[in-house]
This record gives sequence, C-alpha cells and structure tokens, in this order.
Amino acid sequence: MAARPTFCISTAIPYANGRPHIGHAYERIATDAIARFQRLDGRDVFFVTGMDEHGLKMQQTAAREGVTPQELADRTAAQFLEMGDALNARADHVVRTTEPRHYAASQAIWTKMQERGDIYLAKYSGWYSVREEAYFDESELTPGHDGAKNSPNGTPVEWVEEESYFFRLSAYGDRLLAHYDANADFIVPDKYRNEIVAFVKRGLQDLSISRTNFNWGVPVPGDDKHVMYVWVDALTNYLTACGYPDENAPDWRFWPADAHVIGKDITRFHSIYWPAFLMSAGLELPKQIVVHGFLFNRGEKMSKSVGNVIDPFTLASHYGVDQMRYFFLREVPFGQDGNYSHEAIVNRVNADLANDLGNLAQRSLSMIAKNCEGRAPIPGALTEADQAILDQAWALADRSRAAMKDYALHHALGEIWKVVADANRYFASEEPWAKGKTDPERRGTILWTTAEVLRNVAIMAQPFIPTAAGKLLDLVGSASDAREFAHVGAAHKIAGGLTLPGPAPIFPRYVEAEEGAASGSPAGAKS
RNA sequence: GGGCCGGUAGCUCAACGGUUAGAGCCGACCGCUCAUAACGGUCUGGUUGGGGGUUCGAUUCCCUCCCGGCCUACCA
Repeated sequence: MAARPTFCISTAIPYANGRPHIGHAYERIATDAIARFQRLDGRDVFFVTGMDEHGLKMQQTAAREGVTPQELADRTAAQFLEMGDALNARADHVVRTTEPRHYAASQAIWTKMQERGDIYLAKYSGWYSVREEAYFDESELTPGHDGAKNSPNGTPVEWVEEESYFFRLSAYGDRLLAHYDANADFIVPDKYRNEIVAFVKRGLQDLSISRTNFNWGVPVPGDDKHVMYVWVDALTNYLTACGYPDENAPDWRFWPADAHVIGKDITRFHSIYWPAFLMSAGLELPKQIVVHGFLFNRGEKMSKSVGNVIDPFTLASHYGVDQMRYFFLREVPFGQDGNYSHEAIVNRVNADLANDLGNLAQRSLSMIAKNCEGRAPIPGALTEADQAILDQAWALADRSRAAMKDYALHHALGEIWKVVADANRYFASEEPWAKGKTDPERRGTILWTTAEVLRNVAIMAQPFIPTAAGKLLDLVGSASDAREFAHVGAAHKIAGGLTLPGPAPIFPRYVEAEEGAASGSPAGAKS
C-alpha cells in the first residue's frame, strides 16, 4: 500500500523561564489547527513542540526561586503540557532540551559542522555591561565619567574577552540568498522574507555559539569548558524530535519539516542561522518558515506593569476552548498582529458560532426530530436552490485547501462561514416550517439538504473547533470513520432514513454576567 | 540614517489598472416564528491619509509629504 505523505510541523520551543502566556497559546492553537487540517486531509502528521531549558537565565531564575534549574524546567514543562490539553492542542511529540537524546542530537550536529570546517575557536570580545548583562556595539556607547564609556542606558561598560567557538555564518550568505531565491515561499509572509533578504544582503558575521560563563547547557564535544550557546541547542530540537542523529529512526521520515511555525521575533534565527547550520551539517532544510504576529490586548502590548496580562487558561475556561480557538484564528489575519478584547470575542462567538452555526443546527435538526421521527428525511427531487447550497458545501474542501496552502487560516474559516450564512438564507427562504401541511415531502428535502450542508461544514470546521464540530457530526449521524476531508462531497452524503440522535446545543450564547459581579470579562477588563 | 509593511465605512477586513469602492460585525427600521430574543430583508455610513503625476480611466502604477508598526546580529 502506498504510504500517506508525511507532514511535519512544529511550534517554536518556549523558554522554560516562565508560565505560558497568550502568545504561546496562540501559536499552539494555530499550529494545532494546521496539523489537524493536514491530518484530516490524509497526511501522516507529526506535530512537534518542545521546551528550551538551558541558559544563564534559567540558572538565575532557578536560583532566585530557590530551586534547581532542572526543577524549574520540570515545573514549566508540566505547565505547557497542561496548556496543550487545556487548548485541545496537544502535540504528538515534545522535546525538552535537557533530555539526553537532545544532547546527543546537538553534539552530533555540532560535530558535523565542525568536520565541515565551519566551527573555530576564537576570542569573543566586546563592550559588556555587567549590570545589564549585555554586550553593546562601539557605536551605541555614550560617554561616561572621566572618559569612561556607558551603555545606551547609562550603565558602565567594560571591554571583555571570552573564549568562544564561532560558526562561520559569513560563508553562507550567498547560499542562503540563492535558497530564498529558488524557494519563493521559504519564509512567509513576504514581509518577513523581505526583511531577511535585506539583512543577509548586508553581509553576515560569524556567530558566537558557545559560552564559558555558565554551565547549564549542552557541553561542546571535546571541550567541556564550553556549553553550546542557545541557538545551536534550541534549534536542534527539531531534529531531535525526528530521531536525529539516528537516520534509521522511525520518525526520521518526517524530516525535513514542512513548516516551522514561529513568532515574528525569532524570524532571523529560523530563516538564517538554522538553514545555515543545516547546510553545514549536510542536512535537508525545512520547507517553510511560517511567521505569525503578536496579539495585543486592546492595542496595547501585554505587560505586567500595564496590568493587562491575560492567562490563557482563564480565557479558555471563561469563553470555552473552541470559542477561544475560533476567535483567534478567525479574527486575526494569520501572519499579522491582532487584537483581542472582551467585546470582540463576545461578538464573534455569539454572531458566528451561537447564532449562525449553532442556531442553524438547532432549528433544522429539531424539526427533523419532531417531524421526521428522528430520521434523516429521504430527499425528493432537488431544486436549483437545494443544489446550489449543496454544491457550495461540497466544494468546501477544495476552497479550504486553497486558503490553507498559504496558511490563510482566517480565509479558510471565512469560506466555511460563508456557506453557513448562505445556508441560513436558504433555510429562511425555503420556509420548511410552512410546508408541514402542504408539502411534507418538500419539507423533508429542505431539512435533508440543510443537514447535509451541516455535515460538510462540520467536517471542515474540525481543525479549528474540534469539540463542537465533532458534536455536530454526531448530530447529523456521521460515522466516526467518515469525518475526513475525503468524505466531503456528494459521494458520502447523508443516507435518507438514517437515525439521528436528536438535537443538542452546540454553542451556548455568551451572556454577560450581571452588573457589579466581580468576575466579568477577563479579556480587557479596563473600560 | 537605511530598509520592509501598512494607512479604505464606528470596528475587523476585501477589491487582475476598468461599471455607481464591497463584505461581516455594530446601529436603525421591517418581516418571520422552525430555532439558542435566534433567522431573513431594507437602510444609514467612505473626498480610499494629503498633494502631484502617468492613463481614456487610479484604492490599484510612479514621485513626494504626513502618520503608525516592524527590522537594522549574538535577548532567551
């Protein structure tokens, strides 16, 4: 039998320094939706996430909290695991960078790059501010007292030199540019591709890839004084997930990854450093770097000092998981920054989910339950109107695929909900409730048509609102093994006479809490 | 300073250089009653950031200015 095509997709690995926030949740939800979409479309999907658990900051945070770095890492990893469950967006595979197998993978790729001649030992030097724990370029410095130099923020800097291994990134500029050129959609959206191309064209410097001032990291092969500096370690998690360096591992068939889904802040690392490392190590490059934007609370960046930090767990439990997923994926054009607020979420959820879809299901299925003995009606001859709405529903798989090809999740949802809106128009203009006495067979045809539209809509909605879509599929009598995109279309239409379970609400309306209640709106409570 | 995005209805967004710039939400009114006070219909609402230019014709292409966001290497 022919193997299903593979599809490997990853989120970035969160730094294990703090709790999950809304940005992590958004990325996980979006990646999960894409993964589910591909899986329902027949691909053998490998959905990977991980935890970035090394580095100086981990040591410092752990020390401040009186725990070991490993304990801190364990705690945070558990929180992210919990987040995956809370969002119904569990990954297939989690790589933690403190795992022994990840040490093996990181050291293996390091060794490959070294054998290639791309790693060399030198002095890393620069103006360092002890207070800020950061290096500054000569051009950024400001004059201090007595001819001393200060950082841009006014703290004293000193010239320090540290032994470090370097990666010969400077040798890869042309090859990277050639790759961007030959693979126009290697970085999407274009906006970020343009930035990266401009950056590379200015010329690349070699990259410092080891540190000696802390030891919470992967040891450099053959030189234990050094630990790998964050990016070699962190990026390699994608390889670890696929079994590297064992190229006979069962999961190695998933490499190269089809998509690394990342936030716009780490575009450079994924689209310059990572491909260069892989080229050096003689490994295949991921097919696409898919960049998403940030979410803002009422236009403001989320921050503790503004007091507008929203916990993703709170959001999910307050509005509902599917509701939260739907809102983020529908309201925010994927790739751009977006906003969330209590009003916007309530509007979206009530208008699209409760009113348009939920109510359509409820009104049509309850008519079937009451008037058709709980069985799917046997449709008579189809009118033009019936055929038109059915054709739209049956075309949804293709239309959604077209949108998802460019990771336009919001467009895919737009296509689906356009059919829902038209189905409401269809239902209203056909007036099945008025046909009971005059033409019961016609009523049956209308109700069957509506149920069949719902079936197709529900199949296509599964990646985005998995629980509710599954419920709806139950209600229209869809067998559990007939819910893939391949089952969208006339060939798998609802059989007349099929017993249906009877209607049940899919999406409750969100009703505002009473005035003065302390709970209220978690997303943007400020008025 | 250099570069990249974007600026369209109150809000979120659409419009291969081509009829009177569209859609959803919000709002107002009407209708319907099967349904989750849901659904349908109608309407209100835009000098497409400003100014030039190219063109028979510009939201779309060019120039310029204004405004917003982002990138401009070692932050995990």
